[in-house]
Amino acid sequence: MTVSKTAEKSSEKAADAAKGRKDPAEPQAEALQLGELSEQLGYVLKRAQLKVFENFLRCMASLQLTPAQFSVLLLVEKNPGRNQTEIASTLGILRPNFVAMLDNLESRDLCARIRSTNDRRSHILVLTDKGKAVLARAKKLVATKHEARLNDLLGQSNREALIGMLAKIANEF
Amino acid sequence: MTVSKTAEKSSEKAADAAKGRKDPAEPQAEALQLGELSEQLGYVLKRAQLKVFENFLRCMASLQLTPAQFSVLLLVEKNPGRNQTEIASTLGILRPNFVAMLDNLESRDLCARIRSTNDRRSHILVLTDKGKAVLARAKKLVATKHEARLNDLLGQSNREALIGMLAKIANEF
DNA sequence: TGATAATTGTTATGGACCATATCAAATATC
DNA sequence: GATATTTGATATGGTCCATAACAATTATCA
Repeated sequence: MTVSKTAEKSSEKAADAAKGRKDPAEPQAEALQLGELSEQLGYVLKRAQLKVFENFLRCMASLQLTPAQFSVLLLVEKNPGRNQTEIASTLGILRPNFVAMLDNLESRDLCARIRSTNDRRSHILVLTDKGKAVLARAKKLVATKHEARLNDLLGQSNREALIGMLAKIANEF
Repeated sequence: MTVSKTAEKSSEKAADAAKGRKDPAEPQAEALQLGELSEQLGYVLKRAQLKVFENFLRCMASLQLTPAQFSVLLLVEKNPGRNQTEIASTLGILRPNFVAMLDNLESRDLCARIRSTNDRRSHILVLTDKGKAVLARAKKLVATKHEARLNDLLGQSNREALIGMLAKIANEF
């Protein structure tokens, strides 16, 4: 079920083959049969996820935000006053790995760690003014260039159904 | 949008919170608000993918096959006589990374590399008898323990719709 | 034909992400 | 007040992904 992240070099040929074109010049080996693979949940799920992340990164190139960073900013904005452990764990990020991530966001002045006065072990996370501004722009880019693409592709109701089913799988599978 | 692979330690608490239970003993900080995150395609897609792969690995524990390895065996079975480059590229695996993967499968006597007589640079890939037998058992496990779970969760028609939409995203996004 | 370019499998290597163990400081527990 | 737990952090190893480079072989073409 593995799929790499690289844009495949053979994409043009694959596209031609998919559309039934034939290059009369080159003999050109026939395309492989995917067979049952195209019905495998994990396979198609992984391929879709890679494509979506790839598109996300393109849409956010101007803001230099990865999906992971975007999710952190969103969650910190929605939950002010929480510490690193709480934010990390609800995103499924392990605390040790969250440190470098925050170092990055903090060095770019998008968020800040504040020593809690209640519990001086904790670092309360907040968005800086720049962080709020960047997140606002990020939301618009995601909505107009990224999520909108799903509507174009599937239609509004199918899009909602898809998100719902994926959420169900994420929570109950 | 990041989600780690570890089964979260807080899963019991999260489950309790989701069902509205309250532990009267501990004060217990309130659960965080996911907010717009739960509507983000990438976020829900990634979480679903991790859950599905996790379940896949559990189902295949007796055969010790990863999703990637399963996909290779499936594709080699469906496309006999193809070389490493062809198999790897249609799975989106880069040739250098495919070498160790094949070393593994070959050391377990699941598949074999055969020097092509037409082009002595190429290694033709074939399944061994053991490889065919293992793949047959793997298919049954996947069908009964893995894919069947989707039907239980979503129903037959929704399951087909989901696969179709994911394939569309994978191909056209 | 023979020189040059391209392809195949491979190795080496670095980056990104994920997971575990461990630590000091602070807090909780008893 | 002694012990255990929690928080952020560091170190470290594993896996996966990506690029460069190489020898052997084949294709190209002057």
